[in-house]
Amino acid sequence: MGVSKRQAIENKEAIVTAAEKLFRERGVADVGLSELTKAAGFTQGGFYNHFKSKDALVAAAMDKAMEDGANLLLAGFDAAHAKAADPMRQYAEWYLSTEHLANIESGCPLTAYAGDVRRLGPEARQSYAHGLSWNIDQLAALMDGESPQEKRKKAVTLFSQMVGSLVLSRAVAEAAPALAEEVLDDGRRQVLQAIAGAA
Amino acid sequence: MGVSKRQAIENKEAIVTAAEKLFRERGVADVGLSELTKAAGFTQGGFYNHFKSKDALVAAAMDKAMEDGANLLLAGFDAAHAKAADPMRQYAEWYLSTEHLANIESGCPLTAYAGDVRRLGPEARQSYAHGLSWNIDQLAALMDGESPQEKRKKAVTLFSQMVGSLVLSRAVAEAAPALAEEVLDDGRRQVLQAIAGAA
DNA sequence: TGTACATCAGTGAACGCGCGTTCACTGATGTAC
DNA sequence: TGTACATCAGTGAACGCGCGTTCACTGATGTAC
Repeated sequence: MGVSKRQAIENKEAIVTAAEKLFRERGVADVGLSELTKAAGFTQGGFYNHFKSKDALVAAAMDKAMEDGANLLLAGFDAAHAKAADPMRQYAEWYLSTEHLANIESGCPLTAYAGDVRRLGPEARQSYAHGLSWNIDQLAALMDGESPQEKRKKAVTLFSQMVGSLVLSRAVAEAAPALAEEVLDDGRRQVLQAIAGAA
Repeated sequence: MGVSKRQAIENKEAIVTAAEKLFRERGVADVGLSELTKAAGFTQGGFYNHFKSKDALVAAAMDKAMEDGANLLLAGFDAAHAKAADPMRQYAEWYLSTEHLANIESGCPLTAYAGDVRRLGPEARQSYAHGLSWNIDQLAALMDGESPQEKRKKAVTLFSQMVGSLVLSRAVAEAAPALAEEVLDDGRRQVLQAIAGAA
Protein backbone atom coordinates (compact mmCIF):
# COMPACT_ATOMS: atom_id res chain seq x y z
CA MET A 1 0.00 0.00 0.00
CA GLY A 2 2.08 2.77 -1.37
CA VAL A 3 5.70 1.78 -1.83
CA SER A 4 8.52 3.43 -3.76
CA LYS A 5 9.67 1.98 -7.06
CA ARG A 6 13.03 1.29 -5.51
CA GLN A 7 11.37 -0.57 -2.66
CA ALA A 8 9.27 -2.59 -5.09
CA ILE A 9 12.36 -3.69 -6.99
CA GLU A 10 14.07 -4.63 -3.76
CA ASN A 11 11.03 -6.65 -2.74
CA LYS A 12 11.09 -8.56 -6.00
CA GLU A 13 14.79 -9.26 -5.59
CA ALA A 14 14.15 -10.40 -2.03
CA ILE A 15 11.67 -13.00 -3.30
CA VAL A 16 14.15 -14.32 -5.85
CA THR A 17 16.95 -14.42 -3.30
CA ALA A 18 14.83 -16.29 -0.76
CA ALA A 19 13.56 -18.67 -3.44
CA GLU A 20 17.03 -19.42 -4.73
CA LYS A 21 18.14 -20.55 -1.27
CA LEU A 22 14.97 -22.32 -0.15
CA PHE A 23 14.47 -24.21 -3.41
CA ARG A 24 17.92 -25.75 -3.06
CA GLU A 25 17.40 -26.77 0.52
CA ARG A 26 13.86 -28.08 0.45
CA GLY A 27 12.92 -28.45 -3.21
CA VAL A 28 10.63 -26.30 -5.35
CA ALA A 29 7.45 -28.25 -4.54
CA ASP A 30 7.90 -27.89 -0.78
CA VAL A 31 8.33 -24.11 -0.65
CA GLY A 32 5.12 -22.11 -1.02
CA LEU A 33 4.51 -18.56 -2.22
CA SER A 34 3.21 -17.60 1.20
CA GLU A 35 6.56 -18.41 2.79
CA LEU A 36 8.51 -16.67 0.04
CA THR A 37 6.56 -13.42 0.06
CA LYS A 38 6.68 -13.42 3.84
CA ALA A 39 10.47 -13.78 3.67
CA ALA A 40 10.51 -10.78 1.34
CA GLY A 41 8.48 -8.77 3.81
CA PHE A 42 4.98 -8.62 2.37
CA THR A 43 1.86 -10.70 1.84
CA GLN A 44 1.02 -13.48 -0.57
CA GLY A 45 -1.37 -11.54 -2.82
CA GLY A 46 1.36 -9.13 -3.91
CA PHE A 47 3.38 -11.91 -5.52
CA TYR A 48 1.57 -11.53 -8.83
CA ASN A 49 2.64 -7.92 -9.17
CA HIS A 50 6.13 -9.33 -9.76
CA PHE A 51 5.69 -12.73 -11.43
CA LYS A 52 3.02 -14.14 -13.66
CA SER A 53 3.24 -17.57 -12.00
CA LYS A 54 5.29 -19.66 -9.60
CA ASP A 55 6.97 -21.21 -12.61
CA ALA A 56 8.18 -17.76 -13.71
CA LEU A 57 9.75 -17.37 -10.27
CA VAL A 58 11.44 -20.74 -10.61
CA ALA A 59 13.00 -19.58 -13.88
CA ALA A 60 14.12 -16.29 -12.32
CA ALA A 61 15.55 -18.11 -9.30
CA MET A 62 17.54 -20.44 -11.55
CA ASP A 63 18.92 -17.46 -13.49
CA LYS A 64 19.99 -15.88 -10.23
CA ALA A 65 21.51 -19.13 -9.01
CA MET A 66 23.58 -19.48 -12.16
CA GLU A 67 24.72 -15.87 -11.89
CA ASP A 68 25.74 -16.43 -8.27
CA GLY A 69 27.56 -19.61 -9.23
CA ALA A 70 29.48 -17.75 -11.92
CA ASN A 71 30.47 -15.02 -9.46
CA LEU A 72 31.56 -17.65 -6.98
CA LEU A 73 33.89 -19.18 -9.51
CA LEU A 74 35.29 -15.86 -10.73
CA ALA A 75 35.83 -14.61 -7.18
CA GLY A 76 37.67 -17.83 -6.37
CA PHE A 77 39.89 -17.44 -9.43
CA ASP A 78 40.64 -13.84 -8.50
CA ALA A 79 41.53 -14.81 -4.94
CA ALA A 80 43.88 -17.51 -6.21
CA HIS A 81 45.44 -15.05 -8.63
CA ALA A 82 46.07 -12.57 -5.80
CA LYS A 83 47.87 -15.28 -3.85
CA ALA A 84 49.74 -16.46 -6.95
CA ALA A 85 48.11 -19.86 -6.35
CA ASP A 86 46.79 -22.34 -8.90
CA PRO A 87 43.13 -21.35 -9.46
CA MET A 88 42.00 -24.85 -10.42
CA ARG A 89 43.62 -26.32 -7.36
CA GLN A 90 42.00 -23.70 -5.12
CA TYR A 91 38.64 -24.28 -6.75
CA ALA A 92 38.84 -28.05 -6.24
CA GLU A 93 39.91 -27.66 -2.61
CA TRP A 94 36.98 -25.40 -1.92
CA TYR A 95 34.55 -27.48 -3.96
CA LEU A 96 35.27 -30.65 -2.04
CA SER A 97 35.56 -29.05 1.39
CA THR A 98 33.37 -29.74 4.42
CA GLU A 99 32.30 -26.08 4.35
CA HIS A 100 30.92 -26.44 0.83
CA LEU A 101 29.33 -29.73 1.81
CA ALA A 102 27.49 -28.13 4.71
CA ASN A 103 26.38 -24.94 2.97
CA ILE A 104 24.29 -26.00 0.02
CA GLU A 105 22.43 -22.69 -0.06
CA SER A 106 25.56 -20.64 -0.66
CA GLY A 107 27.51 -23.21 -2.68
CA CYS A 108 27.71 -24.25 -6.30
CA PRO A 109 24.20 -24.25 -7.81
CA LEU A 110 25.13 -26.82 -10.43
CA THR A 111 25.50 -29.46 -7.74
CA ALA A 112 22.68 -28.09 -5.62
CA TYR A 113 20.15 -28.34 -8.46
CA ALA A 114 21.69 -31.31 -10.30
CA GLY A 115 18.98 -33.71 -9.22
CA ASP A 116 16.07 -31.28 -9.52
CA VAL A 117 16.52 -29.49 -12.85
CA ARG A 118 15.10 -32.36 -14.87
CA ARG A 119 11.71 -31.72 -13.27
CA LEU A 120 11.65 -27.94 -13.59
CA GLY A 121 10.25 -25.88 -16.46
CA PRO A 122 11.99 -25.45 -19.85
CA GLU A 123 13.35 -21.98 -18.99
CA ALA A 124 14.98 -23.17 -15.77
CA ARG A 125 16.46 -26.18 -17.57
CA GLN A 126 17.89 -23.95 -20.30
CA SER A 127 19.36 -21.63 -17.71
CA TYR A 128 20.99 -24.52 -15.89
CA ALA A 129 22.42 -25.98 -19.11
CA HIS A 130 23.96 -22.62 -20.03
CA GLY A 131 25.41 -22.36 -16.56
CA LEU A 132 27.02 -25.78 -16.80
CA SER A 133 28.38 -25.01 -20.23
CA TRP A 134 29.90 -21.74 -19.05
CA ASN A 135 31.42 -23.40 -15.99
CA ILE A 136 33.10 -26.05 -18.10
CA ASP A 137 34.44 -23.40 -20.47
CA GLN A 138 36.00 -21.53 -17.56
CA LEU A 139 37.66 -24.63 -16.15
CA ALA A 140 38.87 -25.76 -19.57
CA ALA A 141 40.75 -22.49 -19.95
CA LEU A 142 42.71 -23.32 -16.82
CA MET A 143 43.70 -26.85 -17.71
CA ASP A 144 46.92 -27.75 -19.37
CA GLY A 145 46.86 -30.16 -22.25
CA GLU A 146 48.14 -30.53 -25.77
CA SER A 147 44.99 -29.35 -27.52
CA PRO A 148 41.83 -27.37 -26.71
CA GLN A 149 39.91 -30.63 -27.07
CA GLU A 150 42.09 -32.33 -24.51
CA LYS A 151 41.78 -29.41 -22.09
CA ARG A 152 38.03 -29.39 -22.42
CA LYS A 153 37.80 -33.12 -21.92
CA LYS A 154 39.84 -32.82 -18.77
CA ALA A 155 37.58 -30.03 -17.51
CA VAL A 156 34.45 -32.10 -18.18
CA THR A 157 35.68 -35.20 -16.37
CA LEU A 158 37.17 -33.31 -13.43
CA PHE A 159 34.03 -31.29 -12.93
CA SER A 160 31.87 -34.43 -13.16
CA GLN A 161 34.09 -36.04 -10.56
CA MET A 162 33.69 -33.08 -8.22
CA VAL A 163 29.93 -32.96 -8.66
CA GLY A 164 29.60 -36.72 -8.13
CA SER A 165 31.72 -36.71 -4.97
CA LEU A 166 29.84 -33.74 -3.50
CA VAL A 167 26.38 -35.03 -4.41
CA LEU A 168 27.04 -38.48 -2.93
CA SER A 169 28.70 -37.05 0.15
CA ARG A 170 25.76 -34.74 0.79
CA ALA A 171 23.33 -37.59 0.14
CA VAL A 172 24.66 -39.58 3.10
CA ALA A 173 25.98 -36.75 5.27
CA GLU A 174 23.30 -37.18 7.95
CA ALA A 175 22.78 -40.93 7.88
CA ALA A 176 26.42 -41.96 7.50
CA PRO A 177 28.84 -39.11 8.32
CA ALA A 178 31.95 -41.29 8.13
CA LEU A 179 31.04 -42.50 4.65
CA ALA A 180 30.24 -38.93 3.61
CA GLU A 181 33.66 -37.80 4.75
CA GLU A 182 35.37 -40.69 3.00
CA VAL A 183 33.63 -39.93 -0.28
CA LEU A 184 34.50 -36.24 0.00
CA ASP A 185 38.12 -36.78 1.00
CA ASP A 186 38.84 -39.46 -1.59
CA GLY A 187 37.23 -37.30 -4.26
CA ARG A 188 39.32 -34.28 -3.29
CA ARG A 189 42.61 -36.22 -3.26
CA GLN A 190 41.76 -37.78 -6.59
CA VAL A 191 41.02 -34.43 -8.23
CA LEU A 192 44.06 -32.70 -6.76
CA GLN A 193 46.24 -35.57 -7.93
CA ALA A 194 44.79 -35.39 -11.41
CA ILE A 195 45.51 -31.65 -11.56
CA ALA A 196 49.06 -32.00 -10.24
CA GLY A 197 49.80 -34.99 -12.43
CA ALA A 198 48.86 -33.08 -15.54
CA ALA A 199 50.73 -29.89 -14.66
CA MET B 1 -14.09 -55.62 -0.68
CA GLY B 2 -13.26 -59.20 0.04
CA VAL B 3 -9.85 -59.99 -1.34
CA SER B 4 -7.52 -62.95 -0.72
CA LYS B 5 -4.46 -62.54 1.48
CA ARG B 6 -2.29 -63.28 -1.51
CA GLN B 7 -4.04 -60.57 -3.52
CA ALA B 8 -3.63 -58.10 -0.66
CA ILE B 9 0.11 -58.71 -0.54
CA GLU B 10 0.35 -58.30 -4.29
CA ASN B 11 -1.56 -55.04 -4.03
CA LYS B 12 0.84 -53.73 -1.41
CA GLU B 13 3.80 -54.70 -3.55
CA ALA B 14 2.19 -53.01 -6.54
CA ILE B 15 2.03 -49.75 -4.60
CA VAL B 16 5.70 -49.96 -3.64
CA THR B 17 6.72 -50.84 -7.18
CA ALA B 18 4.76 -47.96 -8.66
CA ALA B 19 6.06 -45.58 -5.99
CA GLU B 20 9.68 -46.60 -6.53
CA LYS B 21 9.45 -45.72 -10.22
CA LEU B 22 7.28 -42.60 -9.97
CA PHE B 23 9.25 -41.07 -7.09
CA ARG B 24 12.43 -41.22 -9.17
CA GLU B 25 10.85 -39.66 -12.20
CA ARG B 26 8.74 -36.92 -10.67
CA GLY B 27 9.85 -36.59 -7.06
CA VAL B 28 8.12 -37.70 -3.87
CA ALA B 29 6.18 -34.47 -3.37
CA ASP B 30 4.64 -34.56 -6.85
CA VAL B 31 3.23 -38.08 -6.72
CA GLY B 32 0.03 -38.46 -4.71
CA LEU B 33 -1.49 -41.48 -2.96
CA SER B 34 -4.48 -41.37 -5.25
CA GLU B 35 -2.27 -41.95 -8.27
CA LEU B 36 -0.29 -44.68 -6.53
CA THR B 37 -3.25 -46.70 -5.27
CA LYS B 38 -4.90 -46.33 -8.66
CA ALA B 39 -1.75 -47.74 -10.28
CA ALA B 40 -1.99 -50.67 -7.88
CA GLY B 41 -5.59 -51.26 -8.90
CA PHE B 42 -7.66 -50.00 -6.00
CA THR B 43 -8.92 -46.81 -4.36
CA GLN B 44 -7.20 -44.25 -2.18
CA GLY B 45 -8.86 -45.14 1.12
CA GLY B 46 -7.34 -48.63 1.10
CA PHE B 47 -3.82 -47.25 1.28
CA TYR B 48 -3.86 -47.14 5.07
CA ASN B 49 -4.48 -50.87 5.33
CA HIS B 50 -0.90 -51.24 4.09
CA PHE B 51 1.04 -48.20 5.34
CA LYS B 52 0.64 -46.00 8.37
CA SER B 53 1.58 -42.88 6.39
CA LYS B 54 2.99 -41.67 3.08
CA ASP B 55 6.37 -41.42 4.79
CA ALA B 56 6.25 -45.13 5.61
CA LEU B 57 5.70 -45.80 1.92
CA VAL B 58 8.67 -43.60 1.03
CA ALA B 59 10.85 -45.71 3.34
CA ALA B 60 9.52 -48.96 1.83
CA ALA B 61 10.05 -47.64 -1.69
CA MET B 62 13.65 -46.71 -0.89
CA ASP B 63 14.25 -50.21 0.54
CA LYS B 64 12.87 -51.71 -2.64
CA ALA B 65 14.94 -49.35 -4.80
CA MET B 66 18.13 -50.35 -2.99
CA GLU B 67 17.26 -54.03 -3.34
CA ASP B 68 16.63 -53.57 -7.07
CA GLY B 69 19.90 -51.69 -7.41
CA ALA B 70 21.79 -54.51 -5.71
CA ASN B 71 20.18 -57.07 -8.00
CA LEU B 72 21.04 -54.93 -11.01
CA LEU B 73 24.69 -54.92 -10.01
CA LEU B 74 24.84 -58.63 -9.19
CA ALA B 75 23.06 -59.58 -12.42
CA GLY B 76 25.56 -57.46 -14.35
CA PHE B 77 28.49 -59.16 -12.63
CA ASP B 78 27.02 -62.59 -13.39
CA ALA B 79 26.51 -61.70 -17.03
CA ALA B 80 30.11 -60.49 -17.30
CA HIS B 81 31.32 -63.66 -15.62
CA ALA B 82 29.40 -65.82 -18.08
CA LYS B 83 31.10 -63.99 -20.96
CA ALA B 84 34.49 -64.13 -19.23
CA ALA B 85 34.47 -60.33 -19.39
CA ASP B 86 35.72 -57.83 -16.83
CA PRO B 87 32.73 -57.12 -14.53
CA MET B 88 33.88 -53.62 -13.59
CA ARG B 89 34.39 -52.69 -17.20
CA GLN B 90 30.96 -54.03 -18.13
CA TYR B 91 29.37 -52.22 -15.22
CA ALA B 92 30.96 -48.89 -16.20
CA GLU B 93 29.96 -49.30 -19.83
CA TRP B 94 26.37 -49.91 -18.84
CA TYR B 95 26.37 -47.22 -16.18
CA LEU B 96 27.46 -44.50 -18.57
CA SER B 97 25.40 -45.66 -21.56
CA THR B 98 22.63 -43.71 -23.30
CA GLU B 99 20.23 -46.49 -22.31
CA HIS B 100 20.92 -45.96 -18.63
CA LEU B 101 20.73 -42.21 -19.14
CA ALA B 102 17.28 -42.47 -20.67
CA ASN B 103 15.79 -44.99 -18.26
CA ILE B 104 16.01 -43.48 -14.84
CA GLU B 105 13.13 -45.58 -13.52
CA SER B 106 14.90 -48.88 -14.18
CA GLY B 107 18.47 -47.71 -13.59
CA CYS B 108 20.74 -47.28 -10.60
CA PRO B 109 18.74 -45.89 -7.68
CA LEU B 110 21.82 -44.33 -6.09
CA THR B 111 22.05 -41.86 -8.93
CA ALA B 112 18.29 -41.55 -9.35
CA TYR B 113 17.77 -40.52 -5.72
CA ALA B 114 21.11 -38.80 -5.15
CA GLY B 115 19.62 -35.32 -5.14
CA ASP B 116 16.43 -36.21 -3.27
CA VAL B 117 17.50 -38.39 -0.31
CA ARG B 118 18.61 -35.43 1.78
CA ARG B 119 14.99 -34.29 1.99
CA LEU B 120 13.40 -37.66 2.74
CA GLY B 121 12.73 -39.22 6.15
CA PRO B 122 15.42 -40.77 8.38
CA GLU B 123 14.52 -44.34 7.42
CA ALA B 124 14.83 -43.64 3.71
CA ARG B 125 18.14 -41.84 4.27
CA GLN B 126 19.50 -44.79 6.26
CA SER B 127 18.39 -47.19 3.58
CA TYR B 128 20.12 -45.14 0.89
CA ALA B 129 23.33 -44.88 2.90
CA HIS B 130 23.42 -48.64 3.41
CA GLY B 131 22.84 -49.13 -0.29
CA LEU B 132 25.72 -46.83 -1.22
CA SER B 133 28.00 -48.54 1.27
CA TRP B 134 27.14 -51.97 -0.08
CA ASN B 135 27.64 -50.82 -3.66
CA ILE B 136 31.10 -49.46 -2.89
CA ASP B 137 32.03 -52.70 -1.10
CA GLN B 138 31.05 -54.71 -4.15
CA LEU B 139 33.08 -52.55 -6.52
CA ALA B 140 36.08 -52.49 -4.19
CA ALA B 141 36.23 -56.28 -4.32
CA LEU B 142 36.67 -56.05 -8.09
CA MET B 143 39.42 -53.46 -8.16
CA ASP B 144 43.07 -54.27 -8.29
CA GLY B 145 45.42 -52.46 -5.98
CA GLU B 146 48.18 -53.10 -3.53
CA SER B 147 46.02 -52.97 -0.40
CA PRO B 148 42.35 -53.22 0.53
CA GLN B 149 42.49 -49.51 1.37
CA GLU B 150 43.75 -48.66 -2.07
CA LYS B 151 41.12 -50.85 -3.73
CA ARG B 152 38.37 -49.21 -1.73
CA LYS B 153 39.63 -45.74 -2.49
CA LYS B 154 39.61 -46.56 -6.17
CA ALA B 155 36.06 -47.87 -5.92
CA VAL B 156 34.89 -44.72 -4.13
CA THR B 157 36.38 -42.32 -6.66
CA LEU B 158 35.35 -44.31 -9.70
CA PHE B 159 31.80 -44.64 -8.46
CA SER B 160 31.65 -40.93 -7.65
CA GLN B 161 32.89 -40.17 -11.14
CA MET B 162 30.19 -42.36 -12.68
CA VAL B 163 27.44 -40.83 -10.56
CA GLY B 164 28.62 -37.31 -11.33
CA SER B 165 28.80 -37.87 -15.06
CA LEU B 166 25.37 -39.50 -15.16
CA VAL B 167 23.70 -36.91 -12.93
CA LEU B 168 25.07 -33.98 -14.94
CA SER B 169 24.31 -35.63 -18.25
CA ARG B 170 20.71 -36.29 -17.20
CA ALA B 171 20.42 -32.75 -15.85
CA VAL B 172 20.97 -31.24 -19.29
CA ALA B 173 19.72 -34.10 -21.47
CA GLU B 174 16.66 -32.21 -22.65
CA ALA B 175 17.96 -28.65 -22.77
CA ALA B 176 21.39 -29.41 -24.24
CA PRO B 177 21.59 -32.92 -25.74
CA ALA B 178 25.03 -32.40 -27.26
CA LEU B 179 26.48 -31.32 -23.91
CA ALA B 180 24.75 -34.26 -22.22
CA GLU B 181 26.34 -36.65 -24.66
CA GLU B 182 29.74 -35.05 -24.23
CA VAL B 183 29.57 -35.34 -20.44
CA LEU B 184 28.45 -38.96 -20.65
CA ASP B 185 31.02 -39.99 -23.27
CA ASP B 186 33.95 -38.24 -21.61
CA GLY B 187 32.99 -39.76 -18.28
CA ARG B 188 32.78 -43.24 -19.74
CA ARG B 189 36.15 -42.98 -21.50
CA GLN B 190 37.73 -41.61 -18.34
CA VAL B 191 36.42 -44.45 -16.18
CA LEU B 192 37.30 -47.17 -18.67
CA GLN B 193 40.79 -45.74 -18.97
CA ALA B 194 41.21 -45.65 -15.20
CA ILE B 195 40.16 -49.31 -14.97
CA ALA B 196 42.42 -50.41 -17.81
CA GLY B 197 45.37 -48.37 -16.55
CA ALA B 198 45.17 -50.04 -13.16
CA ALA B 199 44.72 -53.61 -14.46
C1' DT C 1 7.00 25.19 -4.78
C1' DG C 2 2.31 23.63 -4.38
C1' DT C 3 -1.83 21.18 -5.76
C1' DA C 4 -4.57 17.44 -8.23
C1' DC C 5 -4.53 13.17 -9.84
C1' DA C 6 -3.01 8.72 -11.94
C1' DT C 7 -0.25 4.76 -10.98
C1' DC C 8 0.52 0.47 -9.15
C1' DA C 9 2.79 -2.37 -5.13
C1' DG C 10 0.80 -4.34 -1.41
C1' DT C 11 -3.58 -5.96 1.37
C1' DG C 12 -6.46 -9.47 2.79
C1' DA C 13 -10.13 -12.28 1.79
C1' DA C 14 -11.76 -15.59 -1.24
C1' DC C 15 -11.63 -19.22 -5.16
C1' DG C 16 -11.23 -24.11 -6.54
C1' DC C 17 -8.31 -27.86 -6.08
C1' DG C 18 -5.80 -31.83 -4.68
C1' DC C 19 -3.38 -33.30 -0.94
C1' DG C 20 -2.79 -36.80 3.22
C1' DT C 21 -5.67 -38.83 6.39
C1' DT C 22 -9.99 -40.72 8.71
C1' DC C 23 -14.01 -43.45 9.02
C1' DA C 24 -18.33 -46.12 8.83
C1' DC C 25 -19.44 -49.58 5.94
C1' DT C 26 -19.22 -53.87 2.67
C1' DG C 27 -18.59 -58.49 1.63
C1' DA C 28 -15.51 -62.23 0.00
C1' DT C 29 -11.99 -64.79 2.40
C1' DG C 30 -10.56 -67.88 5.68
C1' DT C 31 -11.29 -70.18 10.14
C1' DA C 32 -13.74 -72.82 13.85
C1' DC C 33 -16.70 -76.34 14.85
C1' DT D 1 -17.97 -81.77 3.95
C1' DG D 2 -21.06 -78.16 5.49
C1' DT D 3 -22.48 -74.21 8.23
C1' DA D 4 -21.75 -69.89 11.14
C1' DC D 5 -19.05 -66.29 11.94
C1' DA D 6 -14.92 -63.30 12.49
C1' DT D 7 -11.48 -60.96 9.86
C1' DC D 8 -9.83 -57.30 7.32
C1' DA D 9 -8.72 -55.40 2.37
C1' DG D 10 -11.06 -52.33 -0.25
C1' DT D 11 -14.96 -48.61 -0.88
C1' DG D 12 -16.26 -44.05 -1.25
C1' DA D 13 -17.36 -40.04 0.98
C1' DA D 14 -15.76 -36.73 4.03
C1' DC D 15 -12.24 -33.98 6.97
C1' DG D 16 -9.13 -30.01 7.43
C1' DC D 17 -5.41 -27.96 5.26
C1' DG D 18 -2.32 -25.39 2.40
C1' DC D 19 -1.53 -24.72 -2.19
C1' DG D 20 -1.41 -21.39 -6.52
C1' DT D 21 -4.15 -17.91 -8.22
C1' DT D 22 -7.69 -14.02 -8.49
C1' DC D 23 -9.70 -9.75 -7.21
C1' DA D 24 -11.72 -5.48 -5.36
C1' DC D 25 -9.69 -2.30 -2.69
C1' DT D 26 -6.09 1.02 -0.38
C1' DG D 27 -3.05 4.69 -0.20
C1' DA D 28 1.74 6.40 -0.60
C1' DT D 29 4.49 7.43 -4.60
C1' DG D 30 5.51 9.97 -8.44
C1' DT D 31 3.97 12.89 -12.26
C1' DA D 32 1.66 16.83 -14.65
C1' DC D 33 0.59 21.39 -14.47
